[in-house]
Amino acid sequence: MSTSLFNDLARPGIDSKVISALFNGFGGKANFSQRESELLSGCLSRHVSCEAGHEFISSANALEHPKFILSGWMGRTKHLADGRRQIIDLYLPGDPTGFGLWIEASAQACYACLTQVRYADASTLTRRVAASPNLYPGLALALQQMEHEIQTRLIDQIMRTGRMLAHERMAHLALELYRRLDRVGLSVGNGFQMPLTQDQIADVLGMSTVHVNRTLQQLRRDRLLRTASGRWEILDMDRLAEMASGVRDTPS
Amino acid sequence: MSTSLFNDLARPGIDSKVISALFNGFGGKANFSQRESELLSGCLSRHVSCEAGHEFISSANALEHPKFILSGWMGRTKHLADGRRQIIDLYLPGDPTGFGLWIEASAQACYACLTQVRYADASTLTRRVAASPNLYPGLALALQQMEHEIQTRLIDQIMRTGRMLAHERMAHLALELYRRLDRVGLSVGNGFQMPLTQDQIADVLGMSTVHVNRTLQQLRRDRLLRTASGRWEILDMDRLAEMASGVRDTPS
DNA sequence: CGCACATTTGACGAGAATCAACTGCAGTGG
DNA sequence: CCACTGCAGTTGATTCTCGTCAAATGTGCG
Repeated sequence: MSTSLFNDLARPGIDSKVISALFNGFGGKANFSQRESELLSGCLSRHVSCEAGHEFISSANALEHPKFILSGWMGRTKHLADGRRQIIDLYLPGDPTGFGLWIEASAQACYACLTQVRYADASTLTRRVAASPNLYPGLALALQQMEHEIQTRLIDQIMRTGRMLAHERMAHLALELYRRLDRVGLSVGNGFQMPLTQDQIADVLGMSTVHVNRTLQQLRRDRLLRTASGRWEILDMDRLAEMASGVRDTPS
Repeated sequence: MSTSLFNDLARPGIDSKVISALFNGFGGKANFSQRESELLSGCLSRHVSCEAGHEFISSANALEHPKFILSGWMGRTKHLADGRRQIIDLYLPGDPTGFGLWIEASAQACYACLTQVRYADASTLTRRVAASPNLYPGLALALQQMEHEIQTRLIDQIMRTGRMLAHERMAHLALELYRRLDRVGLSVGNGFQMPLTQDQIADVLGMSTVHVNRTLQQLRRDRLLRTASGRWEILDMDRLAEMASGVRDTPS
């Protein structure tokens, strides 16, 4: 990793952590050469802002516009005919988004800004790496690892919505978010900033807003989670993990 | 496509359709060169049988053994601590399986034979294509398209388990299976052979066996589906598609 | 036949959705 | 300053979908 490169890019505060994480292989195990760091650096040098609620519609057969998220949260969403919404997958600061090269003709999903978002466009990076992967082996590897991680997250999401109870889903999600944010240095003690509304959480977990609220209350009563002023704090990592693994407790 | 090559491989009956479909790009849009057809042909020349119930456990960090399914159905499964099971994704004849190159250290999922299965090992094909994608552009493309199709299926699965009602899930699954089997020539009229037990369907859709049974009865009563002797027949494609899209009908 | 297995049925209860109202809070403007 | 607005969160009452348990029926097979 070439420290000098991202020092120019890092802004005071949270950004530097995110940018540093990106230079270290998007949370994977890849190492980048000088050439690769330069390509990445050029890509990250221009930031774009986007307000909460904005949606990037994926047109049929179009090449997606891949991005690196620098701050804020995004989500891939899909709707049913009567308006029910499901958030397929969440994208946090430091995550690459929209890197899937082939978009199916069928109505897929769209990317929505769940909060205000700042991102860097990665179209040229994608194109260069795809054109000559031999020149950018580290980036090519990191992108592949990233694709695999997304698949892992989708599988977890299927477990949550398919077979887990409400409080198990919530515990599982809390742990996933904590681990992902911790990896890019955005955890605060045993907690993290949680910008999502209960409505949005409901759309992630496939349940109603009211039930999200009641489930959170239960986790608070059981002293597993503290949720206050846009911040979640995990009070008992072990018991939360046990809950998320699907052990059916004897009711308290 | 070089017809002469797979004629040697095709066995009487259903197999020839599946093998022909594989030579035509795994249901994607890729075209294979002579060299690629030969590699594929070599890969498909040896068939392995595997009884129902057998599971391929994916060991941590191990390279999966990719396969082409020639007959029978497989599924990727994941379990919770107390035994609840979710079938993440189904693999039908003509589908490539286990092609994900990097398996995470964390307990992922395992591949289970849901029926008796015959398959062809694709390890060498995978290795060669990964080593020199320039020699096998068509295969490389087909594999990438295949990865993308799997992601699309996972997204559909999240929609089903996350936001759809029981009868909508069933309708949606029936249509997916019909389309996939039809693509490889395994549809029979408006129907197809359905080897899964109601238990297995329940684990796919994230519901209980009893409820699967009752939901199927409802679809039969509504003259949308006929299910008899291991065969499903779609009686009204349009209404089933409408149901699967999430339109809430006025109750009959 | 008898066995194993899949499907079907009924009764009951648990988990979650729905609807509607109410609270709390920050911002806004009179 | 305070009323007014908008939005997220909270609560209660009710309904509904679906799971659980247990038993019965059906089906293929050695």
